[in-house]
Amino acid sequence: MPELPDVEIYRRHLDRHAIGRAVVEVHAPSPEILRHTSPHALGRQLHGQRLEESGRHGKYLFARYAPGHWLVMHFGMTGRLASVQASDELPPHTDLVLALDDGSRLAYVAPRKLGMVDSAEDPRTFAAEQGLGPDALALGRREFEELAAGRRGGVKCWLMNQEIMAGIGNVYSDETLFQARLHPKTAVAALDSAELGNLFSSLSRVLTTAIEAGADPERRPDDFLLPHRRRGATCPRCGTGIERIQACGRGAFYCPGCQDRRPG
DNA sequence: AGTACCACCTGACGGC
DNA sequence: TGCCGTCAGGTGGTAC
Repeated sequence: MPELPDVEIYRRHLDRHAIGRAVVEVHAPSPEILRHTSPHALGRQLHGQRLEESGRHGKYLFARYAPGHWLVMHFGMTGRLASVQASDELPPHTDLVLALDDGSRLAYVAPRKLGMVDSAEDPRTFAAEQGLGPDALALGRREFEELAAGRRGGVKCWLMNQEIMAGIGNVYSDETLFQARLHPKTAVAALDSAELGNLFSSLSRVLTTAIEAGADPERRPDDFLLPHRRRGATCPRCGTGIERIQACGRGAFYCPGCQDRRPG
């Protein structure tokens, strides 16, 4: 689930439940998720430090615990963040726990262990080293159009390419293309300025709507593709059956009735 | 440059 | 009910 809107919700969770609190204990039962560090080293670095500020770039979440020192979290396909009271049990598959000075514990939970925890000097440097493009939510229309210049491939692949813009995954690329009424394999180069503007406003609306709904699957508007993003469902706009194709190596859902633009 | 495929790891779901 | 194959919201490496 963790694409940009989900990670933004985790960031707000961090702000509400952990920022301003000091770390009193670190427990890393799954060392394999730690990149460039060990449970011991991470514990030594974080112990006694106050979490001071949160940040997000694309699908990466950051927490500053000292000047020039940020904890970095990526959630892979199934990771999430949870807060539990000292008296409560940790969720299954908890891979990293920060015990805080108010008695709560912040749990990084990644059942498939496809995520990772890292450290960085600051989010901007990390994003640059990682080769990430600008955050998809921070883009302006002009910059969005510039990112499309000279691109050869399909629009779904383009939206999901983290080096071009960061934060969009399989689900929200499908949603954006549904809102913009574009077939997933439409060539980026075939879009004129007005169509790119329409795609940009669809993207912005999809991301902000998802965040306002708490990235909660239960609270998605019914005119979104998301509640209907499965085999056998029908389009909320025109009633045509939703289809699934392979695009950019992923299963892409779309409505053949109203997403009619083709490659070329 | 762009896309497909596999690997990583575990859980959920549909068919039999 | 139980077993088994298939698929899954991410990234990185390889191959074409």
